[in-house]
Amino acid sequence: MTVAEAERDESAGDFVRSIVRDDIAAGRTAEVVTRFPPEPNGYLHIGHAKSIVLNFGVAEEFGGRCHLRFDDTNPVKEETAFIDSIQADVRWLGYDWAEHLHFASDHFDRLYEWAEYLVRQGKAYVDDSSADEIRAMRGTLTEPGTESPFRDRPAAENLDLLRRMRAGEFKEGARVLRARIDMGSGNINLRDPVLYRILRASHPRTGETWCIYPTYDFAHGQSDAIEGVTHSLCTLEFADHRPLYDWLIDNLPVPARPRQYEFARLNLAHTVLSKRRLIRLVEEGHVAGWDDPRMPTLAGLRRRGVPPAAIRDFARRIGVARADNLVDPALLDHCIRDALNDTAERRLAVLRPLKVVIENWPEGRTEMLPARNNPNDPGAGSREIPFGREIWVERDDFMEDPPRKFHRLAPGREVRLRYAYFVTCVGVEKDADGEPVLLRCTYDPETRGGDAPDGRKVRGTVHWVSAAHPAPAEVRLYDHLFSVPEPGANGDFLDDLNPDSLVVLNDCMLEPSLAEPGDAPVQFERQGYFRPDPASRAGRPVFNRVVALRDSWAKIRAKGG
RNA sequence: UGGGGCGUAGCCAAGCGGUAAGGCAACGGGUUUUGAUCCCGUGAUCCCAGGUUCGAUUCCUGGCGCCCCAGCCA
Repeated sequence: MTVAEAERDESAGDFVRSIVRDDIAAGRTAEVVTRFPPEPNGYLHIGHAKSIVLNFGVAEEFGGRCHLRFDDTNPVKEETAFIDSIQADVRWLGYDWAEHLHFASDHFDRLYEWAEYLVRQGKAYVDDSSADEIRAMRGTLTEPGTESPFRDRPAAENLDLLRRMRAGEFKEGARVLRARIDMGSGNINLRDPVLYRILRASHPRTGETWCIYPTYDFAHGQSDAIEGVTHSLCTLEFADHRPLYDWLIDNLPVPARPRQYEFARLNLAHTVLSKRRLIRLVEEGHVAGWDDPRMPTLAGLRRRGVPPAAIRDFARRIGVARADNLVDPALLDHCIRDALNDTAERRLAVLRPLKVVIENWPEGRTEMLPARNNPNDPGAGSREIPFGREIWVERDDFMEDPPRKFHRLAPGREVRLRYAYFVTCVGVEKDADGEPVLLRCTYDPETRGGDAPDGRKVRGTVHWVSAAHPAPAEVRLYDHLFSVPEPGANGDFLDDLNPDSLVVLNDCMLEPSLAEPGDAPVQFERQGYFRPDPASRAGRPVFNRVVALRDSWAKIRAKGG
């Protein structure tokens, strides 16, 4: 964590932190212990990042610890591959759980003992009803449920049945263990919730050891208690489960008294974060995979080139509260630019090339011109880039008949070529469609490096690449995956896919230093931050646009300026 | 005539009875060999209506609106 990040944390004052602070002040908590509890059945996304940053952040700020605990209670959905990818993602985000890697399945023995305990106390019973029958007896949101005919089974019979469930005597779905709470409760979670079910599935960690598995409700709070978690932070949809969480803690001989607190999950405009929808995007081929740079997954963000520090910063800036929210992705973009502005080296790259011939430049002559790697950071040093008679400039930097506020190339206008010379456009050649294909310019030899000795100013500076030193590349430009803020608000979310979320440019020209790029994101001056994609091949780099630079000219143009 | 949660500027979000922080966005302006960065400036009476109080975004009452819950998912 950087100093700036630490300072921000120092002043952070969300409701979770104020609860923790109060608990410490009142002596209720000696050491703060939190946990990030993913189910290993999918990839982590930026919504999980909010939870990770919160849990690890709170622990760090208060000198406690944060566990990584997998809630692996449903072997039919969970896979080892996700256990690995999730750990990699959390590490990449910048967090370390030290020796506290836990699994709910580590606690299966103890959980089972506690199930028997509840049975002996008359607080749980084995129900022979089918799933359909249980559903029917649960009642509705407005009507109370009805008690199961098996609800008053003697404890001894329940115990025998539970043991036989565990021993594998019954087929899947034949019986369940239920808590004996209150079928008339307005809170459906208290209408005798299922604690254990029979699942004939091989578990990624325990293999064939078990054929009964605890539900989330029975596993989560008890795992918290076993691990000494003090503050169990989860999202709002679990608020209804808190009475059950507390009931179990109250009725079991657990070694500690964890407390659950809920906060609002992150919603990001112009994207989707639900597991179900993300799966559809991947499986139906709307994106190239879980790590498609347009995906809000950590894998996707990583591949796009988003620095983990930017995600941490974003997670802190959105805050933690209990109100539903829909965060503007412009905030994430800002955090990314903010992180990259300080660190990314600058380079010149032409995305949509337009050839320029400098008519008064001698044929065959090449000059090496110094260029700063980061004008905002003198320590970043400089490099030399070749300049010659033929160069490429950006197609958008030329207009034959420009509006007054256009500060770039146009017939008769003089501009500065970044780090090179002033040039004046003296002619245009166009193709049959009237599209410019070549600009004829003259340069002023007195302006080497970009300053005129006579003090004259030019309004615009444009980037360029020497045509005699080509480093061709493919560049992929990304935009929001969905064209509307709330995909699916009016029908199928797939109807809202943005058809222009990916634009592939095949004829880009990079300055020679980019022919074999490193791994770090760089800024293509005046355009944005870009990072090499794993699809790069020798002699043919592929760059992903991480985020575009702010573009006030685009705004002026959009307003008809 | 179920239970739970939430409503402060376009978007997040502080505020905990004393007269509305901050960030993003937007819009002005300055600096600038990136129309970038950086720097300055501009916006709310707090869902509504009553009430308590010298004073309410903060307390009370009543409305209105939005979200979550009827998996042997998490």
